[in-house]
Amino acid sequence: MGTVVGTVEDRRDMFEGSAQTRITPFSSTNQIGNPVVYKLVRVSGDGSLVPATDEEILEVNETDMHIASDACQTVGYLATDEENSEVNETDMHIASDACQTVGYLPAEVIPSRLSQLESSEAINSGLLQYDNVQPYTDQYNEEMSQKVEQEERLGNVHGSQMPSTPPDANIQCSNENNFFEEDQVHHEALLQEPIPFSLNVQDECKMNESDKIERCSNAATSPKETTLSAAAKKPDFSRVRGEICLDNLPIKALQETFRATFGRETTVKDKTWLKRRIAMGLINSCDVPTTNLRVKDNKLVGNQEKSNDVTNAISNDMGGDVRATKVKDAPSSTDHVKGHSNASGNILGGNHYYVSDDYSSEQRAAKRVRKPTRRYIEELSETDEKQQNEKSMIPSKDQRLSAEKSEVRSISVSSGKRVTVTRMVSLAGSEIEVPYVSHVRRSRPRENIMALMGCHSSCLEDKTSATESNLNLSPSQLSSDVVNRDSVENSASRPVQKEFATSDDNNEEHIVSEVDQDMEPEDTESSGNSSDDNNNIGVPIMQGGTLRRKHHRAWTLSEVTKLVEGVSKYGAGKWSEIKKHSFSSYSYRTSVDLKDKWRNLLKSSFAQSPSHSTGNLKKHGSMHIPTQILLQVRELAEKQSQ
DNA sequence: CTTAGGG
DNA sequence: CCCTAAG
Repeated sequence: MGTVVGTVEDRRDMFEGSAQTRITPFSSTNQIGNPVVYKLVRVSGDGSLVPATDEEILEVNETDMHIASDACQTVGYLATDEENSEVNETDMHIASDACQTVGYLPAEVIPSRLSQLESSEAINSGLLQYDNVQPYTDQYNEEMSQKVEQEERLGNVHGSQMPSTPPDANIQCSNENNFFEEDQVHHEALLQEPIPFSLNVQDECKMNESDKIERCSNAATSPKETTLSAAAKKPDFSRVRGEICLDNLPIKALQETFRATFGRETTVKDKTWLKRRIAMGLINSCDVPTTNLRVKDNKLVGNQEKSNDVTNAISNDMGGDVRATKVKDAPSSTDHVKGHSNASGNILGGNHYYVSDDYSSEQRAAKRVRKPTRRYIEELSETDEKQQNEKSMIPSKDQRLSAEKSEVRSISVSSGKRVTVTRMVSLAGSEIEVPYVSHVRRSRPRENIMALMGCHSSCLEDKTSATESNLNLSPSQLSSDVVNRDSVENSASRPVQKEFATSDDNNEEHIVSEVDQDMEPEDTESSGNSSDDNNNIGVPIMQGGTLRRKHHRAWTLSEVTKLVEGVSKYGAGKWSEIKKHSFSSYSYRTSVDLKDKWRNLLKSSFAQSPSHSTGNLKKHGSMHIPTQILLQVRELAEKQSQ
């Protein structure tokens, strides 16, 4: 999990509640260069701050923090005495724009019994943000003012939350990149981003701390830096002040400021937007190193949706302790960590900025968002994976039966990294290392991969499959099956298969010698009574480096017959049923295969019948399906359709 | 995991 | 056949 680092400011005086967990901004001036870091602590009954336990942190990580604030330096949270809340997922909604002050809802406000709904209502009503916070705001503000002044003297103009963070830190903050990439797009939306809550907060702050404001505005004599510092000093009014101060600046100056702040040029000419950006830039700091992740998230909408909800401060799940923490990206990030990182990134990094983006609303509009294809995701991760060594991303779940797929996936990822993936194959007690690829999909790698792998891999692969087939297939079974089949079915299908097999063998011999021997029996037999779905018939073979064929297993007449039979019995669409009953012996035919075959049968049957029942003579290779069967198929089809 | 469809 | 999206 992320490392939680930071110092805790002594603000115990601010809290009068019972045990609480809160996040304190990291404000040590010693650790320059560190982005804002929060430490999770609990305020115990006596007011002392107790470092959060791992357990608590974990809980926090599972918590959804929602920050609706515009320049949210404020962390709102609820705390109750109920440590062991049944609610694992807590949504924290932070609607305050103001102060580094941590808004909180005293335990008293939320009876432990209070339902989530009620809690959220309470929050929505603003209890959380104001009524409770106010009592100590004055005190706090004074404190802050002093602090700010100190900091100012020290020359720490920048970090509001992180006085210790040098300008550079801000500039390098990854959010920023993301922000700007979409500047144009979001521009308008941002302008229209009136966040009710924030506004309220601002007003509130103004009213309550007018004296402070005055101070600030006074301080903000110099256009740029001063303004910034003012904003930085007081998270509370950062935005307000920022706007006020920046208001006087011409667009050009704003742009310059922007550049100075972010180290990036901007063409935006919108004052408001610029001001916001600048303010944000100064206020927000995050170390979400993975740009791609964020992009991904945006695409995935998931986060945005959340953010959106937050913005509207709609539903708040409050239960027991709410804890939040910022997680720094750990190098070895798993999916989990990744997710959390993102979450924190959103929170602290300013993803909430998108909150009211109209841009994303379009995507959200559709109830069912069109999710990016896996391939797309993979591509993304491949592109950016540079930062992460995640390869353990594949859930254990995938690892077993759907091994094919998971393997494929991992391959693609790893291939992007140019990492050679191998796996151990046990062979007669000893283990041999073979390219990971070899077992992909019915012992067949993807076409492109094959191409990349070249002859060598193919050899290995073949070897592997041969090995497996050896282990799995028993000659006796095969032969018996063959006999059975021959008697039952027409001779037509057989020749075709044999043909393929033979040619394959011949070609293969040039490439690999030992494989053939192993395969030989199977080719001859090729009937699928094998317990495994590795059938050599379908084994891809490289011919001059080109993929000649996919694992293809021609449908025999008997199979077709069984299929038709099965359909008539169980009905089309009950492929799994049919497979279970009629194809129990053909392990290589999956329900999908059946479905596909049926589809083809329908196609051919309807295509053919109108004209002639004569020729099932399709162009070549394809099996000649007896007219009778086709008729049967048609009947069934019609029957089914009704 | 199973289906339905597109490729 | 393969690959995916949806249930």
